[in-house]
Amino acid sequence: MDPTCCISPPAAWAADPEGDAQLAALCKALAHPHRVHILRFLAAQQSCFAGEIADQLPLAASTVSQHLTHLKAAGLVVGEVDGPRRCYCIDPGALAALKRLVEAL
Amino acid sequence: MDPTCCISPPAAWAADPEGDAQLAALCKALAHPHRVHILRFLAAQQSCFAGEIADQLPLAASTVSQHLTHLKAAGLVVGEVDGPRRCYCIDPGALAALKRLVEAL
DNA sequence: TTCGTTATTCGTCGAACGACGAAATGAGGG
DNA sequence: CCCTCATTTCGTCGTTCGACGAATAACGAA
Repeated sequence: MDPTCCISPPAAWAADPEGDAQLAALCKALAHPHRVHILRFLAAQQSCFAGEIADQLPLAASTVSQHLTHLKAAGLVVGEVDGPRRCYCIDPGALAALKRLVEAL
Repeated sequence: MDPTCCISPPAAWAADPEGDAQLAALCKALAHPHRVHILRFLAAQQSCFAGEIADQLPLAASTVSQHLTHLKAAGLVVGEVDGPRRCYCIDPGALAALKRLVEAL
């Protein structure tokens, strides 16, 4: 009996290593619950001092800073200096790119 | 000057550790370019013997098997035995859950 | 200038990842 | 029954992750 999943003919298929890497990089940035928490917190609160983010999580401030570094490296969040504080917010373009890539799966 | 991203008042916000973990687990499964490649290949070709997948990638068969194990653990892919081979395919429900969670960001 | 507040960077640790080859498993065919 | 093919499991190696505390900037106020 044919396995139910093995029905279709071999479709023409183009590999896209670049797109794979792009989506993988974005997903990697969200591959940790604390970073998902941070992103969703930033989505709810446009205001976003690093300290407020750290208060949301049972983590040392340095650890939160590292998570923010990952999210920044992926382009999902951007930070700007505001006096002695750093203010973080979501980069809507990167988030839209993520949504587009996931939707295209 | 106020940073452009720090405008809104503190909105009421409910943390969702469970949702965070769920999305993080799905993203972790896609946090590697080879696994994204595999998922997109499976999306194009419903038919999906492990050997065909391995042929797509410059990796040892054992390494591909491990990646498939990750994808299976996340629920994104299911496999069934077909004689001496294994036939893999996407779990549409898990993929839809991923899309829903990402869209909700 | 000096001090207090705020965040990041550095150094370290154990755990997990990603890769490989070798060995084990399992279903069919002679 | 044994043999072969397809795949997984095991053991190993080096790298990266996630966490912490301590040390280091950067800025505003006194």
